[in-house]
Amino acid sequence: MKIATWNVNSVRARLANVVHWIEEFSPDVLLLQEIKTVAETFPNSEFEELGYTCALVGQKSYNGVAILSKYPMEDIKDRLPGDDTDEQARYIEAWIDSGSSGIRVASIYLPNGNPTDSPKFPYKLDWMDRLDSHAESLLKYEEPVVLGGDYNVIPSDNDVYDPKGWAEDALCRPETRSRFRAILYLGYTDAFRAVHNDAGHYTFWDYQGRAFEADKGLRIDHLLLSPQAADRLKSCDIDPLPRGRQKASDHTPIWCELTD
DNA sequence: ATGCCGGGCGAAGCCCGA
Repeated sequence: MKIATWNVNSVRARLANVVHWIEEFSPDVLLLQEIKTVAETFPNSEFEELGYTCALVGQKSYNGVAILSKYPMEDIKDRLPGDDTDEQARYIEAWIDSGSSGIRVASIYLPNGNPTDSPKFPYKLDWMDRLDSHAESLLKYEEPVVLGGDYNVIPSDNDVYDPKGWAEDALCRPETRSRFRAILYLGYTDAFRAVHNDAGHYTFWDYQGRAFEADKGLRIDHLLLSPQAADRLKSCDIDPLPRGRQKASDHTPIWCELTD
C-alpha cells in the first residue's frame, strides 16, 4: 500500500498537477493539505474518475485537508480533539478498509506559528500538544496508523539548507522540535528517517529567490508511523519532480510503501 | 530577504503562507 502526502497550496489551482501526479504514481491513499476551499467546490468528480473516494474538511480561502483513497473509508473524524473553539480546518482522520488488514490515516496541516512573538506561536504549540495527546490515544488500539501531512516542523539541522539562519523560526524553535520529538518518543517512527540518514532532503522550497533551483529547501512534510505501521514499512521517499513543473505547489509529495 | 512569489477574494489591493 502506497500512502502519500502533499500540501498542494489550493487544490483547484493545482488540479492539473495533482491529477498528473496521481496518474503517474497511483497512490492508494493521498493526503492533501491547504486545499483552500469548501466541500461544495472541491473537485470530487475529477478524483472519483481516477478511482478515489474523498473525505475532506474544508474552509473558505485558508487551510483545508482531505483524504483520497482507493478503498472505502470509515470512522471519519474531522477535527483534532482538545479545543472546541478551534475553527481552523487542519485535521481529518479515517479508517481505510483495504480488505484483510486496514489502516488508520490522518491528514494534518499543523499551524506555521510565525511570527513567534504573536499569538500564532502559542496556537501552534497548543495544537502540537493536542496532536501529541491524540497520537497517544490512538496507540492503545494497536493498529497501523499513518499520521501524514505538513507539520511545519524542521526536525533537525539536517533538514534545512541554512540552520543558523532558520534557528529562531517557529519551524525550528526548541519548543517546536521538543513537541515533535515527544510524538516520536510515544513510539511513532519518522518514516523518512527510518530509511534515509543523510542531510539535504527537502519537501518544500519557497517560490521566491529561485529557491528550488538553488535547492534552498526544508523538510517539513512528514509521515509518522505507529509501531504496527512501522513494522510494515518497505520504503519512503520524496518525489521532487512536481515542484519543478509549471504552476507548482511550493511543496512536493512524500510517500511511503507498506507491505500488504 | 518576516514576503522578492503565488493563491484567494473579487475586481484593487490586502491577507496569508514558511
